[in-house]
Amino acid sequence: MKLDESFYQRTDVTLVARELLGKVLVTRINRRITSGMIVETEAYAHTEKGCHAYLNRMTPRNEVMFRAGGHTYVYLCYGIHHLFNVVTGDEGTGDAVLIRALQPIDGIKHMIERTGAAGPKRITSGPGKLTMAMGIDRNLNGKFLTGTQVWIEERGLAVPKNTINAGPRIGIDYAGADAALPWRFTIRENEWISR
DNA sequence: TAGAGGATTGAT
DNA sequence: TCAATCCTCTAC
Repeated sequence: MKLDESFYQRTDVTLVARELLGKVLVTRINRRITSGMIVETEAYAHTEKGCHAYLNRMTPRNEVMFRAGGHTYVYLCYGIHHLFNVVTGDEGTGDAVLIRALQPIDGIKHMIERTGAAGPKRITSGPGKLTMAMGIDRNLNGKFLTGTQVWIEERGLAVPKNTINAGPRIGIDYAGADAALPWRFTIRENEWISR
């Protein structure tokens, strides 16, 4: 069953990031369904330097971060990789959760075809890789997660609290002290998380 | 309008 | 450790 807007529109972005673990991200693109369980996330709040919306800075790129929770925020990183985020909080907030890794479930055949990988192993174990496998690009930027192209489901996959690890986020050294915030969440010992 | 740099990845 | 690769933002 699809998560509705009330799940995303809570004020604590780190809580949403934690609770997204074990949920299932689904895309339906050109009639092809692919899905995977979320096993790694990172929280980004407008109050800290790692976030594109720090100091409420709004640009054409991050404009959708300020929309109501439940929108998607997809952007191109390093000119090569699309990164997929879920906007959280009320309209005007500027918080989001980066989806960093999935455990493939449905449409693995399509994922292999899209990525040119030899097999499913580590095919979605990183933020740039999972978007390629799921067929996500900037055409999906600004979509709402209750729509028909991309959404997140609750499938009753249990993730006990004591199996969740929290640590510093990846690749944001420029954020100074905020880079040390333990806002990266992973399912412990899951083989599908990023390096 | 030019220049610098990035929420990554895979090969060396 | 380093290059690929191009869009975005800032400064002039």
